[in-house]
Amino acid sequence: MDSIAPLRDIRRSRHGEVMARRSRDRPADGANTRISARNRKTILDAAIRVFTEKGYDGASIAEIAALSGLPKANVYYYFGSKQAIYRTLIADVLSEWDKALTLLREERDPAEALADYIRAKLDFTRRHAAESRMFANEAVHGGRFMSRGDRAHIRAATLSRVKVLEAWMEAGKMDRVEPIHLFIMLWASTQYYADFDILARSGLGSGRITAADYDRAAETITRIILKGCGLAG
Amino acid sequence: MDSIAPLRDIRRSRHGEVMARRSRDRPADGANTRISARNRKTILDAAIRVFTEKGYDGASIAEIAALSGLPKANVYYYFGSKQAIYRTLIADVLSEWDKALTLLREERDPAEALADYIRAKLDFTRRHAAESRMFANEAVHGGRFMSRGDRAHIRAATLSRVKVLEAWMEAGKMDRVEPIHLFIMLWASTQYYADFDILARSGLGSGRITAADYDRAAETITRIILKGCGLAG
DNA sequence: GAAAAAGTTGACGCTTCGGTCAACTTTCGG
DNA sequence: CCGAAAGTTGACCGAAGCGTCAACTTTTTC
Repeated sequence: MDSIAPLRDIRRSRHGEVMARRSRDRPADGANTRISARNRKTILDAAIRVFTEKGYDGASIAEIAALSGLPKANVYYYFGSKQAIYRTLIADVLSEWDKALTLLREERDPAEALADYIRAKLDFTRRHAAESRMFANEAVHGGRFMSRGDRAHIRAATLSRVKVLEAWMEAGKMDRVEPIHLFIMLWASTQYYADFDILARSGLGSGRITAADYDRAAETITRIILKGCGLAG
Repeated sequence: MDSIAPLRDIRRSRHGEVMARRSRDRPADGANTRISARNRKTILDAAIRVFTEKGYDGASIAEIAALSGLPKANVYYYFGSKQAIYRTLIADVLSEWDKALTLLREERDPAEALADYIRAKLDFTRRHAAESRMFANEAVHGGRFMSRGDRAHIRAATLSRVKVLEAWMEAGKMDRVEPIHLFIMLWASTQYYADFDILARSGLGSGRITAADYDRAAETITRIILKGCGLAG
């Protein structure tokens, strides 16, 4: 009866944001109802838009709730915290990270494989610009909300593909270049259009980056990379 | 006497942040004292660190004040608002944007000029990683705090250098590629190391990106770009 | 068809935020 | 050395942030 406020093992950041918590009335467990699935999706769809536009710190749960048409408390019923929503989204994007990488297989022709990879990355960037930007934002901030596992995953995926490039070089199929720096060129060049939209637009002069712009980008990048790696013709 | 709170022509965003204001007791005008200069610099130095790490929304004036060893009210004495500090910083970075671009002059040898440009951009990126990331963050968020003039500036600088590339192509000194997409490849590739530090590191495997890593990056990027544009040998 | 589980919601608590202010001390020009 | 300008600072404000909760309704389960 009005004695002492209950102490729990929680850490707080600014805004009193809970960093770690144990759920009390168990949402999000075996909850696989239709309602649950629908509302979760509604919330995540709204969240990705808000996080993309405002970034993690700039986004507010109230805005996400408003955009998804649900009361704020309901959002918290499905996701225990702001971080939980964000992490879910980041994990989703991350799972796409290496999907395109699977196009690079040793038995394939290097020129074809690389051209496909560039094409696939640019396609993903164009069709999922919001996710791409959200991930870019996370990366710019040093991957604050990426788990150790996430990092290990990225690393493993990268290394396995570095091996493919090395095999191609070993076989004399392409010039010897540092594989990781080549990858960085590819990642950077393909993501730029979504992540730094305003900067790209300021050069393209267009109000929006069109599908035709992406086509020209793919063509230019592919040509320079292939020729630059001794894969022309 | 305690009548009505004074109404002024201000607009507020979240957190009651002032979007436009008129200074009351005129700081920051002809204030060119030594004290003023020193404190301004102290604040900006602290601010860039906080903004880089946390982004605009994540940064708080209290933290900037703490880091610069000044009381919060003193920070507001020199800079009327959070935006004022941020904009000052962005303007500084922007003024560096085209400095490197001046290396690309029509009368120079294309291969040499491009190699120098790549080198210069990477050097700036390495030595001013914080600024680079802060600017990247601003760009990812759509350039919320970039003025129309800032945009026009970027655009003009870009277009003038596009013309240089076109002249080189016209003269048959290099392959015909879309100049703007080539620029984007260069910007993206050189900035990646600072902006997406964790991602780059996950591939490089190092705990920190070293000067040697930058050297190898410069070498790889230069080789691929030059050869890819028909500038080899 | 009733008990249990899942979902809904408005009001609330506490913290931090950007920004203000008034009283004070230091610096500086003449 | 004096008066004005510049600089300093603790206390404070209202707004907004994240997260909580208890009471309620709906859906599912058996």
